[in-house]
Amino acid sequence: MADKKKKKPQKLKARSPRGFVDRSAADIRATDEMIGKIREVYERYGFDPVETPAFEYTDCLGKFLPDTDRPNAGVFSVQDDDEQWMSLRYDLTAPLARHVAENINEITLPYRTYRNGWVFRNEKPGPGRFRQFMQFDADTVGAPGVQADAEMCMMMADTMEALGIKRGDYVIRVNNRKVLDAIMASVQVAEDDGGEQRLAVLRALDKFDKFGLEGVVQLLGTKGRMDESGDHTKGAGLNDAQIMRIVNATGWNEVSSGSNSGVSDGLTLANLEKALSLDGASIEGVKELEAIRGIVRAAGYEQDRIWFDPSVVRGLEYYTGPVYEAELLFDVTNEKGEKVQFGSVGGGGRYDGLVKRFTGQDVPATGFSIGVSRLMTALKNLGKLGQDEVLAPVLVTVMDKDTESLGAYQKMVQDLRGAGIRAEMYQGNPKDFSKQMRYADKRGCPIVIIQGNEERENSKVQLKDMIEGKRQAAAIESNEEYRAARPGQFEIDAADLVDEVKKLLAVQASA
RNA sequence: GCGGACGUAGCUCAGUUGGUUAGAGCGCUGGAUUGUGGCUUCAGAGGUCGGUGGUUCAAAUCCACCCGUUCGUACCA
Repeated sequence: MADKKKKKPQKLKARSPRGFVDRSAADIRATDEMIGKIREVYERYGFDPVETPAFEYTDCLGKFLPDTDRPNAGVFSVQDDDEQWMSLRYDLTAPLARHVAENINEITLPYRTYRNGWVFRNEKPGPGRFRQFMQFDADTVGAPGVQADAEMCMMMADTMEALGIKRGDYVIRVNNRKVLDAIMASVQVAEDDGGEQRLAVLRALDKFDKFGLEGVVQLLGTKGRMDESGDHTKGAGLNDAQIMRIVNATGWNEVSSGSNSGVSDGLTLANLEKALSLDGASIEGVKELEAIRGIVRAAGYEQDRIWFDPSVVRGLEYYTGPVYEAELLFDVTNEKGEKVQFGSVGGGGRYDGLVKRFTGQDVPATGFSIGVSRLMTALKNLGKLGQDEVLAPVLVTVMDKDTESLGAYQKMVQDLRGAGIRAEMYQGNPKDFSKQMRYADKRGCPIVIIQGNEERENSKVQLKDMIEGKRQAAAIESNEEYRAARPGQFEIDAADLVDEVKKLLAVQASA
């Protein structure tokens, strides 16, 4: 190894933490555009914004009390001066419950509210999955009836369409935790194992979309399922009779039944009701779903938009009633052109116990969350975003560097800005003029303004149409000729600058 | 977490059975061009070969572990 290399000072490596990403101008504009459209829908439904901070005391967030061994499992946690544990929020629902409980005396129920913000999860990131991402939530707090859940489903559907996702390209799938509980009661899932079998069954049912009936049956049974890398997932340990009953209740034994099939979801519900009645299980959950179905159908939302599907599970933690999720039905491809299984881009449900933890009194609530970052990835690949790209500014170049000239350039820029035109003066080292042109080219500036002393003496400026210039330049071969030709450039009276720029921008826009 | 693949310049990649000073294209900087993007041409900068340890006379190349990326799976409030 050469001495030269050894002596070289070690440079600090610039890197961002795993799962955290910088956002480009295009991403920020696309996100803003989406947020605006979502907000419009929520406002129209009569929801008001509220904001809570990124940090909460850990015990207020729920189950993730950091134990001393792994204080950061799942959530990012830090200890405050007074040794209290604080965590970055991992969703917007738990903080809302805290906000409502803390202000329960001032808040008029039912409280209809929305908010968007960054949430954080300390887990393995993947493509389209980050450790910091944005959610946009809407909730109705203090609403016990299923009509509130029905409204949430309709609002989700409206939001999808407001974002430019066509009817038929998405579906809101609806289920009820009470239905799942009844199914499990009817097959007598073990209750003395700390809920382990119950959770395993729920997880298995949730996989219907991914692995189909065969995979779910494997996961419900004792053998479990082997994936293509040879990894084995333990089964829930149900016997064949139990599995048969579940399959009967969900209707999955019928050909082309279940999610995304052509069968009527009304039949799915009727089948569920019949099967659960026969087994002597509660049909309260099915009745609720039937009520929701009646409401949304009456409001004109058919099953191409809102669909009842017993394989929807959602979170295992706090949902108590109806649950729903928004799913994209079209193929999404990534940058490499590969198909990506996109699945759910948002979801929610009824959480009647979340506020009660603080207040002791029943405060039933329902709400949903849209994964903005995730949905944006899909929309971007679909070409539904960033189509009206922001036009780069008009560039006023710097020929002369004396204060008087600089003032004159700045005046031009301000005149353009005053007329609502994006404009800037070249702020790099103005020594090399061709560098200014290269800058304008790379930025995509539509027009360049040039005024040297020749023009100034005659109260003129040069206007250069960068788009037309590029077109004309293609025919020129020698550099001398190219420079002499000054393609796309013409002289105007300095007094007409704003009008001429406006005129040229209009011409470019219509081309 | 488990299993597989991958990691060489800013980017895309080449680098033979282990063998001298690790290369190309694009991009970047500067010149040809003291008032014009593109083309052309000349020159230049840029590398802990992901990291650490090992085998060897010799490692980008072989081995082990770690880190990162990625695919599947698990978990997902």
